[in-house]
Amino acid sequence: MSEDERIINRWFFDVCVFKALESFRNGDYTFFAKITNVVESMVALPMDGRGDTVLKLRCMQFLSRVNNGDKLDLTFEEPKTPLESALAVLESLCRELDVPQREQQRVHNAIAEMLIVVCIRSGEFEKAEEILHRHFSAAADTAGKKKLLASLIQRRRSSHSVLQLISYSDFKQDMLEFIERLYRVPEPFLTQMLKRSGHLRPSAEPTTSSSSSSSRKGRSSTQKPSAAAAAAEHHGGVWCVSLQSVRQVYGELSEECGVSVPFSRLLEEVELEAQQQSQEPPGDELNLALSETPMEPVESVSGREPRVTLRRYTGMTISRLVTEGDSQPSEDDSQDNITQISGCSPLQKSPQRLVIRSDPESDDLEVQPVRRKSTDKQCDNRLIIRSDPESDDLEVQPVRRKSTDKQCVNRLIIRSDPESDDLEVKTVRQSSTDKQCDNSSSGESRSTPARHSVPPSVRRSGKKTHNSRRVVVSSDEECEDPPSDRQTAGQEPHHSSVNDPECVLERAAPQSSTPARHSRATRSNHSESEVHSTRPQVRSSPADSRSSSSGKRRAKRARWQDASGIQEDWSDEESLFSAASGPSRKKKYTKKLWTVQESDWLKEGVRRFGVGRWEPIRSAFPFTGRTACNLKDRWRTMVKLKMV
DNA sequence: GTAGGGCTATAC
DNA sequence: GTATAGCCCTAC
Repeated sequence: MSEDERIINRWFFDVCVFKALESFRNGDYTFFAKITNVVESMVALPMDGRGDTVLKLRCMQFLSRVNNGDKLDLTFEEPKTPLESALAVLESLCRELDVPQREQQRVHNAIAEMLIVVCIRSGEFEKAEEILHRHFSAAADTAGKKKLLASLIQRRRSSHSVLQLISYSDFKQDMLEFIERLYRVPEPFLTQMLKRSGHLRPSAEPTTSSSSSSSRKGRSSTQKPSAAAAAAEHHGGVWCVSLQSVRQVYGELSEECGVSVPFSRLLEEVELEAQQQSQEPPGDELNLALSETPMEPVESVSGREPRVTLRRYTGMTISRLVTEGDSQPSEDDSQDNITQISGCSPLQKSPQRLVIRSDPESDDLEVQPVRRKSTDKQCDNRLIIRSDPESDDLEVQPVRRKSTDKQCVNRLIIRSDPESDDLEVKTVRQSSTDKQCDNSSSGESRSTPARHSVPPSVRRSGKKTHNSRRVVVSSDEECEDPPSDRQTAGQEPHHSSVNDPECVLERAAPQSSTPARHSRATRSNHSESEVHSTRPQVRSSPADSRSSSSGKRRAKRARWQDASGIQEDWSDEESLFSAASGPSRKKKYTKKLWTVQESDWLKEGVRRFGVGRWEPIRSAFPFTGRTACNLKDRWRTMVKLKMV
């Protein structure tokens, strides 16, 4: 595997995490959701090892759940609500970090309280009561609050002056402060590099995440560099830096940051790859991309992929991958030569690549982690570093694109403007139609069985009717497309979302760091479907569909036990029955289906550590609720299914 | 911590 | 009833 690739991936990863936290801090939750998608999509990429990578992911998981915690119909981990998932992640954080017991309890109570409030506001009184009893501390300082909430629940009052005083935004910021007290994410290398170059200047004309890239010329540079830069980044502003400056500062910082690869080497490889590309037929690359896509059932299960394909991906060697999507002209890349560094795990459902492209006429560079599916509806997630042909600038663009009549493009651009030599950081979202993204397409589900969904792909749980789920794309940019795609477990999904680098549906249901959203309006009429984002997928939720009250109670109990991590004291007949059953083998358990992303992590982990090294693998990836034994079992299943 | 067999829950 | 993914238990 290319060392350069790992390093570059980590750079982008660090930048994205940093920007995500910054956007959360600034209250730009839409941008946070977008960049969270990008971060999640990068997890499967080979990355230069840094001890805090998993920790950063854990923080992102926590905040992502908190960010969506007021949406009861979203789930990150079936059947938990986002805040229940947040409680689970909180436990993981507390295990991994030395969190004072008192702080743990405070945050736990804050989450539980907010969950109760959200339930009450939504009229979910039963759930609110359950949470109140199970999670709300009986400490003296919260006794009054508990009594009040209990009263509201009892009287079925979803509105009260006290409830209005509770701000979810404040809660989000409180949770962010908690995270930042635990772990202060250091300024990323790329940002340092830009600052040290002396060219990091903020734009005075912040653009919104949905603004067009055409605004690049309209920005001004009157703001103060530091503060303005933060604002600009946050709102999609723009930074600019010249390639020469980056080279200079790269040299300065590479040693300090432990980067052994000279800048010139990157450029040399780009040129070399560009030359090789011109000598190799693009068809080979396309074949590679398709053949290694387990989303295609026949190919994924057959194990007949050309060996060269596996070797190229597993070895993470530099290769030029020219796919349909790449060959399709776009405003960004239609005229560029493209050099791509393969960055996806061999068995990833859809190609994920890091692309470095160079324009012979402009000395441009683009680096694109790209996840793409080769269907007529494509979703791309890209991080691009490019030098503009006309300006010799650098751009960093997380881009999600769907090359259909409904295109969605999200970009984070760091560029240097040829005319101003400024630094720009901006997010751009483009849609060829009014609809930002089409997440559902029934036709695709069959043609592309397993697709990577994106982190923010959301699953909306049908907790009331339990009959159907519509998978929508992103938490903040949900597409309200009709639930045309219906899926049952075992069927392939098909979804794409604006934010999702990729939409993957896995037959097994999954748990996602990004929520899955099910449309309440339609769920009663459709079969369950699920998208998989960085952890998305399709799954049926057995517990939800059960109608017996005892079954529901069992499911609920399991849910709360999962959320709290503790054994609940059940006082009803259920608990008595369970107690009578004896301490032997647990009779009931909740099956937690594996997401595409989790499977990808597992594959990547086995590739890195080898089969049997389940504990190191578990530690190396942000698995939640998975034991080493679970990983072992899952691997056994995957081998059985010839998925590996 | 890991491997392997058996059990359970679920879909069909 | 059968098949099977995922979980549990036990031995090492």
